[in-house]
Amino acid sequence: MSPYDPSAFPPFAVTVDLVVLTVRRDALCALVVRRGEPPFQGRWALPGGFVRGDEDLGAAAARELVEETGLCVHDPAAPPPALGNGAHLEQLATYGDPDRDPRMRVVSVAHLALAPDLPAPRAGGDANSARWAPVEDLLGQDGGAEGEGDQSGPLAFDHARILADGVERARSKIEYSSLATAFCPPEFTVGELRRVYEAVWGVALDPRNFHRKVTGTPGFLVPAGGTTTRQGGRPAQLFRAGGATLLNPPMLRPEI
Amino acid sequence: MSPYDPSAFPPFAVTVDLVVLTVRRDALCALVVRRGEPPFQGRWALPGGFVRGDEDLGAAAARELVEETGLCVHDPAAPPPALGNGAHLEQLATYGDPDRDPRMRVVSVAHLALAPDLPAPRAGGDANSARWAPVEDLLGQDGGAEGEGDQSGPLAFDHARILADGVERARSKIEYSSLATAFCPPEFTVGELRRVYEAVWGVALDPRNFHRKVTGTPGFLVPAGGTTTRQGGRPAQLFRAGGATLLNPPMLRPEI
DNA sequence: ACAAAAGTGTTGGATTTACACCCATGA
DNA sequence: TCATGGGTGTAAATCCAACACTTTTGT
Repeated sequence: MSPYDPSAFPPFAVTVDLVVLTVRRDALCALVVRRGEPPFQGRWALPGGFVRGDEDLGAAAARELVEETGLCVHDPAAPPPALGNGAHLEQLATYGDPDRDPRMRVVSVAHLALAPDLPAPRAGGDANSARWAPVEDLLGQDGGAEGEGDQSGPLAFDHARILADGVERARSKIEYSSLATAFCPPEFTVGELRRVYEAVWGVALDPRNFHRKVTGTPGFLVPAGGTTTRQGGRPAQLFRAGGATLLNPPMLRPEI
Repeated sequence: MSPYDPSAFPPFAVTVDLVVLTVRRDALCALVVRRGEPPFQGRWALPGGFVRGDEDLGAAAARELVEETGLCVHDPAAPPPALGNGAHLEQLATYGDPDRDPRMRVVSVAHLALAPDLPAPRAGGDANSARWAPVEDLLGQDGGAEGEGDQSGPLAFDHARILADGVERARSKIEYSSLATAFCPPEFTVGELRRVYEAVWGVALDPRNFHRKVTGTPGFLVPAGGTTTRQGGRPAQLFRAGGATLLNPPMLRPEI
């Protein structure tokens, strides 16, 4: 058969699923929504939805992100690093196991979004509730969601794997790119940025060496002018994300 | 509308496209096939085809790879690093611009394969010919394919962008992983591995420091026992790829 | 003997780490 | 005054680039 015979290809549904990460109370958290209908009714899932007939994949992801969080992406069509106070959004990977959705053949193009700490998420679409959950709770050895009075079980579909892939991507990307600033408000201190690294990597970093490193990496941070004492202690300089997207030299994640 | 109403989603065709890279005559080359039918008839394109109705994405990519090159992937379902003399295959990215195929809405899940230098490619499927072309020629500033008496123009569809993404991925992944060995035969010398790095990065590396670095990185190479003089000069030890997939410390790509 | 490629040794400079120490604020 | 986080200085350990030099083959 000719591979381009229009009658010869099986039809697929194509969706986008979102791994939206933020740092709240020194923990890496992901946005999850509760499913209101079968399958997996009552279980937590990643936000997502169908790609429309005339819509690009990145545009569909940006649309879902706005619907779920109100977050704007600065330029959905532009290359990855969206700067400023909008979220960062990039394609993560595509999941297409024939059995991943029991109803039909669905291929999901997962996207990764990094956002600063937000007010409460707003539920939308078919979800009857939404919340930020620590990824540690969602990805426990036995599939997560236990231990806080939440009996809803592990994430729906193959979303635990998608979330794990997104978390791993975020962990490695903040090593060699300036993406960690996407977790910060428009103006932030070196200490706040350090706490982002510590939360995402789950390690403790030396504040003195971190400060030297991050202020010495060209293009990573630019002084915003003021200071703040919102963390207590001596006032800290405020910075904004600089123009650099690739860090040279990279931040070094401690071994083990 | 409910996003899960089965009648509410638009149908898509889903394909896999392959960026198959190898190193031939000290140049990074990609496998391209000539299109036998419109659109883009007569132009070079990446190999690829439709995903079958009951087939996983990785399985479809592995199937196309065998059809086009005869290369086997050691375990299509296993995580990325396939060792030994088979090819490495991993998902690259998904391309779904509504206008990328003039006939219908096609979402293509591109995969990246790295292979050792092979005999002549064998044409298959709808391609009436196939060849290895230096990526430099395929990705010239004006879209490539000129300069060697080939008037077929730039790559079909958005394949130039897919190829560029695949090359960029390969260039960065050999930095921090042992993937460069996927370009080598089962047994190879340090010099042959160095020429892989030089071809992929397009730089010259110091043979002495490279040797020390690569033999000193734990798990990268294991001695295979023999020696060879196939490169001339003093006999060189033969090595096999070691078990390590992540290199620590990474190989350093020279700046600019 | 010579060319060519494989390896080893050494050295100076850069980077990283660990930690002593000082600074500026709120309570 | 003390606790708290912000920031600088410095010395030891480590890593890396550059290159002199030796080894082992083919011609």
